[in-house]
Amino acid sequence: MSDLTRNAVDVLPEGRLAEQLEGDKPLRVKLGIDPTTADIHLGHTVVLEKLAEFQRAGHQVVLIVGDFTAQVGDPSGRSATRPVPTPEEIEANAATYQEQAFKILDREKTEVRRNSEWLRMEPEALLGLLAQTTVARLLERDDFQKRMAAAQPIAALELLYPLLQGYDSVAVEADLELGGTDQKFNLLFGRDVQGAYGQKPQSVMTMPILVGTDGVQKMSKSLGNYVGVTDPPEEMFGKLMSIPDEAMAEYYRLLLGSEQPEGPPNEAKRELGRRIVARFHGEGAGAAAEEHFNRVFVQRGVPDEIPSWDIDPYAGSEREIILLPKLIGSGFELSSSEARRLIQQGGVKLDGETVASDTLEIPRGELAGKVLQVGKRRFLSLFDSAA
RNA sequence: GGGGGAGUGUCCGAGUGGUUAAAGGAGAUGCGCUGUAAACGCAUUGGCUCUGCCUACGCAGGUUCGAAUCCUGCCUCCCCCA
Repeated sequence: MSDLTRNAVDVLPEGRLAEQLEGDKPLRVKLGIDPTTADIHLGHTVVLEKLAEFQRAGHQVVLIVGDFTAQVGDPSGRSATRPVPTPEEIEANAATYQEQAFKILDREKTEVRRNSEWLRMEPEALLGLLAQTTVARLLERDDFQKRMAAAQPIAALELLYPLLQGYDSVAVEADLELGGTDQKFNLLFGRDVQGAYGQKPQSVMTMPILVGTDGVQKMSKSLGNYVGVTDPPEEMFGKLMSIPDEAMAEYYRLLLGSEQPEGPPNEAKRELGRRIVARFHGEGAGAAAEEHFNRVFVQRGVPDEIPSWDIDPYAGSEREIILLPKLIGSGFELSSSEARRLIQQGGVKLDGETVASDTLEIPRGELAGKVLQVGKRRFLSLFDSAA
């Protein structure tokens, strides 16, 4: 029992979960995720891991893919109305979400539901749902209070969100719902909705929000400070090494369920990276990713697998000269101007040799077979398809 | 329905007829330092066939030698009143 509440911020109402767990029948534990972006990141996994704990303890996990609520937009933690994804995006995301969630949950034991099943309801039924609450009640939430104070808009649609999420709980008869701390209002609101439909209100448990790799803002894809669970091992390790030291203890606690080990921060961070990579890519992947990291970033070497790039299309009119900014621009998805600046700033290397700042053209014979490097971490292996 | 206000570069945000590719900040990127941490320093940050050219301040026109700055219409958004 004590294990199941580890790391939780709120477990409400007080004492209720303990009572529920004393019963002998497994609880129906609900988690809803709206497929608004394509990938699950480590921030999501904090709650998913908690869900998995319940699953291992023999409870029935219900994963709700919010394909309907994604069209509404969860106002949680938002200072502005969320852009709504298209149905196609939602559909695509829903598929990858489930796949990724099963890196953590046991597929066989998980009940997966889409909330469009029950939320695509008759207008009368929707009115019945709306009749269960008041505007004042819906506006209570902190997000809205802040927005109103700042004279920021609140979409009418957003107002409906808690009702819909609450109805999910009714539909699956949840005994307990998990979520991030930013979900507290929605989770608690679900209790009211269940009550209105004659069900016993669920317990709610909130988990901390993981800070992103910048160490400041919450981990989020749109902020670009996330580590995706499907990131390649090297990238995952690299991103984890780049988190601020201050964020490390939290990563240990929330992602690995342990304390940060004593010793030099650098060592602790490497261990963090190894363990997390190993979790998502299998034993051995962690150590391999670290080796890659050592070679490329510590020893400033070259990774063993780098994409190759054909220099032929960038030859000048005489076909003996390569226009370097063009080549770099295309190869690394930069504009020629950006590439030009990088050269000027000494950020471009060929086989480890910094390219002189005034170099704009290079004889093509001097390029094939060499490694072109931009900045510290971007590489291309050049070849000449016309040679 | 009435009244008021706003739309500027990745974001925030100056600028209200003339060195304005557009202040300042953030972010990002490069170099240095380094543990791909933090902190710090320097630099860059529209595009291109680059001593020049093109595009740019919601959209479309107009006034002017000259406009992001003035006028007209349109679009979008916000606030207040009802």
